[in-house]
Amino acid sequence: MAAKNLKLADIAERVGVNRSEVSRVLSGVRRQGRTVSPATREHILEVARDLKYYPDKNAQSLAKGCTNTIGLMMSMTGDRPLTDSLAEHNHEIIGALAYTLHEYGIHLLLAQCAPKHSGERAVDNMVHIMRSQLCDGMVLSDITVDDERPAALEEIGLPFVVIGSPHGIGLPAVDVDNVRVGYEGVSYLYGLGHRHIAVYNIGRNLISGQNRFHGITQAGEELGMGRRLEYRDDAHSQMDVYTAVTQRLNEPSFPTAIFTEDETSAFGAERALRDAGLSVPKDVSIITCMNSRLMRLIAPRLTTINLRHEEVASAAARLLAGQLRGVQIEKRSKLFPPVLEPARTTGPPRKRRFPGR
Amino acid sequence: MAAKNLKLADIAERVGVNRSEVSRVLSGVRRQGRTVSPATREHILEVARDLKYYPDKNAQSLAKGCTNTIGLMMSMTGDRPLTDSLAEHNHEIIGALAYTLHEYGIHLLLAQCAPKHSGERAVDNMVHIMRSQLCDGMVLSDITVDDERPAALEEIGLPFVVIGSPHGIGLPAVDVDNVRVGYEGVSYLYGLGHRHIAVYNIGRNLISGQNRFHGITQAGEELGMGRRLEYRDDAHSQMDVYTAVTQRLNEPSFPTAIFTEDETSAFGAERALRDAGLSVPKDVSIITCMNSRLMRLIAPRLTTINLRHEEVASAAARLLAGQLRGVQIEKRSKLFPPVLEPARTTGPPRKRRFPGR
DNA sequence: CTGTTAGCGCGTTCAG
DNA sequence: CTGAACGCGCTAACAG
Repeated sequence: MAAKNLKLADIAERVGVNRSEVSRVLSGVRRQGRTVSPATREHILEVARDLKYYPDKNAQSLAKGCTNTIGLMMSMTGDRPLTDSLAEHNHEIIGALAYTLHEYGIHLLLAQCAPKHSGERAVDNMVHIMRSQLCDGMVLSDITVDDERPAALEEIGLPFVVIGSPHGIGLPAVDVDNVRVGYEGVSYLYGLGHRHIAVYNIGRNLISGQNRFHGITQAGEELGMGRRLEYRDDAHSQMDVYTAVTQRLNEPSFPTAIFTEDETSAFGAERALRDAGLSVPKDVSIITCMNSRLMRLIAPRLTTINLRHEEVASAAARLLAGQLRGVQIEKRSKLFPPVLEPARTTGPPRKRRFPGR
Repeated sequence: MAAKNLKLADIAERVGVNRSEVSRVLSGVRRQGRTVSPATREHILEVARDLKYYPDKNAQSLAKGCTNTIGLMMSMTGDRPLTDSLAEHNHEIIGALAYTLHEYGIHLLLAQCAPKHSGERAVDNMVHIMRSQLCDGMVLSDITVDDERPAALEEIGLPFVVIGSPHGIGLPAVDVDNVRVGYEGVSYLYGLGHRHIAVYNIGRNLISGQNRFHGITQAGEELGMGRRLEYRDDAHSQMDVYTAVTQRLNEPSFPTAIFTEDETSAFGAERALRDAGLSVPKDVSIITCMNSRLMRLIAPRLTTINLRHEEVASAAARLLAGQLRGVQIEKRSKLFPPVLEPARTTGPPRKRRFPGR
């Protein structure tokens, strides 16, 4: 079994040249002047192909000082970032990253830095990974307001790109424009005629949450909504939102529209409304951010704001890959405008207040 | 910037000992007899901690011959395995794998082997990855009936575990028992009183699909359902199933229950029924396999068969990690019984045939 | 155009 | 218990 992998020397011996010659042919960046004679070149390539030679990546990495791998580091807050249903968007990011990096021949490593034992700090694990030459660059997602990772990466000098709007000058970041997400969500509803809106936003500990908050409040101010724009960012699960909406229903003058952070929340809200005998969008409109592509398949009727996760992740991959390849990137950051996709959970508000209550 | 990483020699010099001594203390497996004096040991540990030394993983891998990384290799058939909505379960697998491997201090590498250019073969890319010393072991998912990967891995001698029921003797495999999935889906409906069932299964090119097929037909035979058990495995997307069910509705004697491969298909079927004026489960019952945990959040009313993706992936990780750590594993394979979770899309069949048609 | 030589940073013998 | 020396497989600088 375990057929011994052959090495550079083996094929060099076979061809009758020196190892360096083989190395030059197989992995050498063609420098100016430095060439190998076509004859031996062909011979080497042929033998390498025949013998099915595969260079040892570890040896290459050690010698070259780079690993041809980039790491994805997700949230450090949840202890199960990938199995946490709140982080569903990470799956889209992983998929698009892997796919795009593959085009560059770069591998994707999932960097887990959650503490294993109590007393262990996530930051330490993170620095450990970054210092261990495991990857040439990092993609950071789920960036929080007080995130320590960018600073650590800059100190170490490891290239990185943040998925999440830039919160410092010059940080390479790619994301959907979350300020616009917030702004457009509110103003779309306003445009439909809604003058009383409830927003259930993601936490402002996240950069994205903070940006959406800015967009939301900005829209509220420009449109003069005042206290008729109700804002919360403490309800995130389906259940939380269900409860929050149900409670709100017991208070007077319920808003005519709801703006949620993701599909799950939207369903929580819709269910609370339905359980209270209200219908969507006749009594209350619902708009939500699109967190999961999968959701669109089963809920095509939801009016959503497309967060373009895949495009964002692809762009992040390209940015980082370009940087590693030495391509000078002009724009270190890129913001995608969100795309509002109207469907059947939004409509004009009811003329009269709904009965009872 | 880019603080130069320190190496073994640096801290050896600082302490005033030889590099080997440091190596022994920091990464040495404590052999019998071979010890380092407690004094220098402490000193070394202290200095290493103070200076924040992190060993170079590439050098370690090269010297030791193992990388402390395992690779996940998904389907080779789709060119975008991770962004393909049909492969949603892969996300659950990734999450659970990353989490469980992290407990062992093992990293997860996403191995992409889809061909980049036409003329490139996925198998070649796969062998390339396996031969390049990128990882110590592999997890294979989306195993097809004629999959070439297990054989290739065995030839190379790389440890691996298959997520998917074993299709050869002795292949290390972990999965939900798909035969039982098929069997229980049908017999549960039968138990409710259904004597005419339509099944929309995953393709039989997949091992899992083949196994489910066996379970389905076995149940059909045991229960004497004959041609009243209608089987198809050519409709997989929501649209496909919608179309298939709609067409079937135009033919006489529609089944009283439907058994689908995943939630998306279930929604396709439900929609077709609703569009035809039928209701679930009054007119037709629906049971589906649970492919995505996320779905349960928004569709708690669906009667599902829990495929236990996370447990399966965790077990796969443990199996492989144990093997790499040299622990002798008794059971190379493990099958989880599926868990049927009744909800509100199943019920007894209607007494009379539904009107019209 | 090609061979020689010296690392890359660490693990692991083997003497002492 | 410790130091010296070699090897992991490959790249790169320097001669020729």
